Amino acid sequence: MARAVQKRTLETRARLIAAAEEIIGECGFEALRVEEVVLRAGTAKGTFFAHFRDKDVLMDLIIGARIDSYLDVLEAAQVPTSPEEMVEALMPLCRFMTCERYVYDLILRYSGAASVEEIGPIATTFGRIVEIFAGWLSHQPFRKDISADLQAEGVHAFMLQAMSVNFCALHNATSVRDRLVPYLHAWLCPGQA
Amino acid sequence: MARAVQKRTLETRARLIAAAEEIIGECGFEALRVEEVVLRAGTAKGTFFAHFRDKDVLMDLIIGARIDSYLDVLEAAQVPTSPEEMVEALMPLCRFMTCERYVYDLILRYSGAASVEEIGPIATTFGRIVEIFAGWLSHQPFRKDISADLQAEGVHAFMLQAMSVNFCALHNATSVRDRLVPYLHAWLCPGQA
DNA sequence: CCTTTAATTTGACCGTGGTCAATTTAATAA
DNA sequence: TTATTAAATTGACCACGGTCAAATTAAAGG
Repeated sequence: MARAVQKRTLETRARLIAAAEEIIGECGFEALRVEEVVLRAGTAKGTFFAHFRDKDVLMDLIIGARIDSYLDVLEAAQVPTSPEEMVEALMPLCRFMTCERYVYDLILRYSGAASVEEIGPIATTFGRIVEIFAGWLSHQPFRKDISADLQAEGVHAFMLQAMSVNFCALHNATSVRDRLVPYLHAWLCPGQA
Repeated sequence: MARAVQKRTLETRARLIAAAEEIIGECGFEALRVEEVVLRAGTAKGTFFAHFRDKDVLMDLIIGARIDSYLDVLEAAQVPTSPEEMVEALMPLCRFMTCERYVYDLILRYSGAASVEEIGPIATTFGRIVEIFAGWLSHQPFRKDISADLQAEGVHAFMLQAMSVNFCALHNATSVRDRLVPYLHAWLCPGQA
């Protein structure tokens, strides 16, 4: 029969996560090294991989948690009533997602679940984002010809597009905000100049 | 004064690329190892990195060239006159881009130029894709309220969205084609059920 | 308390991308 | 032809993520 999870296990895991958060706070996400994490956590390298399949899984966890906290704020705030307000509400999340090239790439890579059994934290937040959008749009439908869900998926697609283009040196003179507003206008309010 | 490029250099470079193409043909993109490339090309490992900054730059080159050949076909073909035809025309390119998770991730990562000076092959193809779309849409504008360029950027965003979702185990029951058609209908023909 | 067994931890080791001082090769100058 | 110098090549070496058989620890049974 399977034994209960030991308290020691939870403590080790917590120490590893705390060490990682500490490093990220000091040096950013990209600079995180597994060696440094286990050094600060006071464990062997193998222990890290006994707790997390690979380094990216830990990143998925930490970044997913941060995105979730942004979504908590979005859910608690007032429902936006215009594309401009939507973009304004989304800016903090977009800023975090694009804070490092490494972070954005990892988010994109983990936004789809690798398999049905294991949907990671980031992939879960993507589902949540679209739900939040759909909630907004079902209360205040901009368009009547397509469902709130489809509208929400489109908002999501344009949000990613605006962030992606932001990383392109050719086009990053325009901010994510200024790029996203016309997209959402054209998507949510077609025909209204 | 700078000397001309030696013939030897070009030959070495060609041998490296040919070896890489050979490996990709046999085992796919993800399985490519630099060790194996230099082994087949008959050079030392350092030579590889004297020709390509890193492994991804070579991948950028090879994948960019393949995308370009798909775009050549698109440009030679007839201009599509409906969202369905657009999607149909785009399917070969989408299939290639999503042939391996590794390939799709690399494409996303390289779709924005790292700096103004060095716009890689993949980033260049992304500009070309949007130009082709804009060409289509300026001859046959589906919507009059927004520019062909904006319409083109939207088509691009939805194409990426449809491919990304395809990798998510939760949603990949629907094909890229079936996912993209409603997106483009809603984007290009708003108000027409 | 001791024995057994499952869970956890360990660290030497590996695979692979990438670096760089030293060497070789080829072009130019004398 | 020979000396000089810039370009190209080499391979030992490093960094870092990840593996795994062996050792350790903690819980359950007698």
